[in-house]
Amino acid sequence: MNKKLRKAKNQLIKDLILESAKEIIEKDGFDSLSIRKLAKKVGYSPANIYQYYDSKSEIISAVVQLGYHNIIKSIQNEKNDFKTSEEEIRYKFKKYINSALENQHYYKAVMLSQEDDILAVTSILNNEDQNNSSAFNFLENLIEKGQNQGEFKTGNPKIKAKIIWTATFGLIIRLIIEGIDNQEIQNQLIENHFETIFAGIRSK
Amino acid sequence: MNKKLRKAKNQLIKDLILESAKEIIEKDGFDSLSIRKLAKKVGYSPANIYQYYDSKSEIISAVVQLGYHNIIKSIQNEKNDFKTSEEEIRYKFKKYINSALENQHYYKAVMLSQEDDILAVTSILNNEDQNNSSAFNFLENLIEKGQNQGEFKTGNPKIKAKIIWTATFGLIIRLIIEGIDNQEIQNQLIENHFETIFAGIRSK
Amino acid sequence: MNKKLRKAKNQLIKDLILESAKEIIEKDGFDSLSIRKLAKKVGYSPANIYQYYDSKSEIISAVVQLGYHNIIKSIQNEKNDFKTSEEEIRYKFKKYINSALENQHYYKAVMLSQEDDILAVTSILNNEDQNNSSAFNFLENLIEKGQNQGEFKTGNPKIKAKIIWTATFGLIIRLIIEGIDNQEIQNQLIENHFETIFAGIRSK
Amino acid sequence: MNKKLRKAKNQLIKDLILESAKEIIEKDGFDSLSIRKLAKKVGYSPANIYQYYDSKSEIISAVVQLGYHNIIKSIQNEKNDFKTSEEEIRYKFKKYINSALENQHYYKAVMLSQEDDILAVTSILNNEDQNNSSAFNFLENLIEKGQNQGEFKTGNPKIKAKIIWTATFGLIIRLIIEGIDNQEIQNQLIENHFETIFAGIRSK
DNA sequence: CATGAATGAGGATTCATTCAT
DNA sequence: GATGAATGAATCCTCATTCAT
Repeated sequence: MNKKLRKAKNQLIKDLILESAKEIIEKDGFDSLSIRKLAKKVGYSPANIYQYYDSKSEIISAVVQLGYHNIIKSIQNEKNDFKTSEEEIRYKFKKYINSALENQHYYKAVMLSQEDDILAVTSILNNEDQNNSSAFNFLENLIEKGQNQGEFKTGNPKIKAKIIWTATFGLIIRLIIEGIDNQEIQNQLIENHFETIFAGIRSK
Repeated sequence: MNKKLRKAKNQLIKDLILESAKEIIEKDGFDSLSIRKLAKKVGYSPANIYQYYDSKSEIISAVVQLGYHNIIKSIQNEKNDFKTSEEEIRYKFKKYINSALENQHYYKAVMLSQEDDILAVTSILNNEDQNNSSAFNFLENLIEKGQNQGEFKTGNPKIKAKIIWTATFGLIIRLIIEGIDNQEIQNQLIENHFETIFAGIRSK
Repeated sequence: MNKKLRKAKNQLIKDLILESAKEIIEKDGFDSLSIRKLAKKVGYSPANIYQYYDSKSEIISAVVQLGYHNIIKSIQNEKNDFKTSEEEIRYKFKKYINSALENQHYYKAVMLSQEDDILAVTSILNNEDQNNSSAFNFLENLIEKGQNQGEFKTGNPKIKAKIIWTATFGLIIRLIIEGIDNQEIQNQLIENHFETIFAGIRSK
Repeated sequence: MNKKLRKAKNQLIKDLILESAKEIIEKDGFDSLSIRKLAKKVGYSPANIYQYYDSKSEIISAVVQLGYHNIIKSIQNEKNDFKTSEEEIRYKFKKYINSALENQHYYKAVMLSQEDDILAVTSILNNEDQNNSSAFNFLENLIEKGQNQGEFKTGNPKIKAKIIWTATFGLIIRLIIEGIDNQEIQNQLIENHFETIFAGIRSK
């Protein structure tokens, strides 16, 4: 019993560390995360951080995974009835965009990081990395489905998925960087974005 | 007279510092730029750099500002005969993409900067900022021209330009971040990117 | 009874710790011995090591003391029939050298230690200390025997033994320090070493 | 002129750092040398040490080279008239031994170090490293000379030199470790050491 | 103008050790 | 007995910056 309690407390602290790391990243960017700063925020000595995580990169990995999954959830966890693939894609992407905009700094930090650990999760274009990424697969599958049902033009669905992802990523990043927080303007851009894309994909 | 000469020499050295900074950034990435390294490349002592710039961040600002113009030039300086607007847009964008990929770190730094001075130049979505940006205007104008000639569908050309810009920006950034340097793969992606976009814009 | 059992178990663990320490030292060198690593090898927590030894230095002392006996055994335990003293000396020393080379780090640590406890056992030159050291006495006795049988020149056997010991010690330490692990080269050096020494001692 | 002065002062500080490093090594051994400790002793900040030396290993190299050469000088700088090679070898080695004993801790630290930089200078057995080491060559040359003049037995002079070096090294180290500082006893051992060796080398 | 010298702060880790549980 | 948690000190090294010369 005691053991369980200790383990729970341990997990609590691990979470606290992660949360603190996330806050630092959101505030000052990924590069500014240091063990010292992190320890200070948590209220521990730097050395004690290593009681909970083996290395800085392990912390980074964890914080990325945690955060990225939060964003990805917006796509995964939905189970709705959609009449068309386009409808489903639009719906899920809009949720994704909103989720990304709600965690602006974080999204930026994660999606622009070039560290291997992170790229393994965020990669859009690299074929090797995509295996795990259900975020990517969901789109590819929907495109394929749309093609089979005559909704979309034929053509390599993997590549089409990549094009849509990079385009949408570009839109999100610019919304963040340029500080576009007016919802109306955001929506107008998002609508036009998808309208253009789907106009180029629909079968007729 | 002497004063003028002195000023000119001063400016020369300032430019030299900037150019060296740019080279370091392009070679080893943005984070690797240090005053020491910069001074070594310039051939001065680290201390002397401060004779010309007050701080590291001032140098960064300057180098980023300088950088944008270099990249934009790839679009501006061309004056060719094109049969269609699409052809011209594709041609110029491809030059732009190549230029961006050749200056990866640099492009990333410039286009992702959130400093006001730089955003004034790099902004895609903000209406107020776009005045200066001929990079943006060229596209808007070509879309308008294409619409007038029946080549493109009707619709707000400003917004269409924004959509194309953000999408293309997204593709470039991901090519850079994920380190896709295989030319064949690059071309395949770029082709599909424009094919999708133009399929969604063409009148038929 | 219970007390005895407890004590026995305690001693068992103390021995286990020592043995593990020895293995670490032998594998990765003396400097690499850390309480953490030791604890991991033993299967205990670092903190628990302190239940059995007060400090790291106490462990080191113990491990070194233990070590000497292991090495000395290579000379003591042999009981063969030799035709000449030279043959016996050569034979036993070669065993000793091999044993030393097999426990390189260990041998180095023991033989180079300047702690009194250890010097009491390892001393070659100090007359007072030699009483215990059968390792030393065996050589002195054999030299004396060789002299009596006309095999060796006359001369103070104690001093001759010292000379042979220091010379052989020097060879071993340099073999270890310079990392000479090629057996052929080792043998060539060892052969020449003894040939030179015995040429200087033989009666003819 | 000013430049010269500055350079001189710079050299002074470099020397001061080296001297301090040497003192630390002599007092607490090689492993205990740290930049922090060194800086504290010199009276500078740790960072400023790097103004004068690029890395810790550079300091170690320098301090070793400085110290080793001091010891080696005892062999090199002498130019005497000797009747026999044996006489010359004995004479120079005795000077060497005295010099080593005068810098006990230092000699021990240097000669027992296993760092590559240091081994490159102190190696006795490794053929590759010996090139620079005139300390080694002097002996080999004298043995060869003695052989040519019929003074010594024939046989590979390189190997004979190695044997003499390791044996003498062994004697010195044990004199240091066992703290034999009685000059009479030292001399007795040294005399017997060389007597044994040369008896094994002389032609008759 | 230019530079060497100097520093304080910070980077990630590792360590031996203590202590409450 | 045994352990997880915690820490202070230490490791080498890099950095932007200041200042006297």
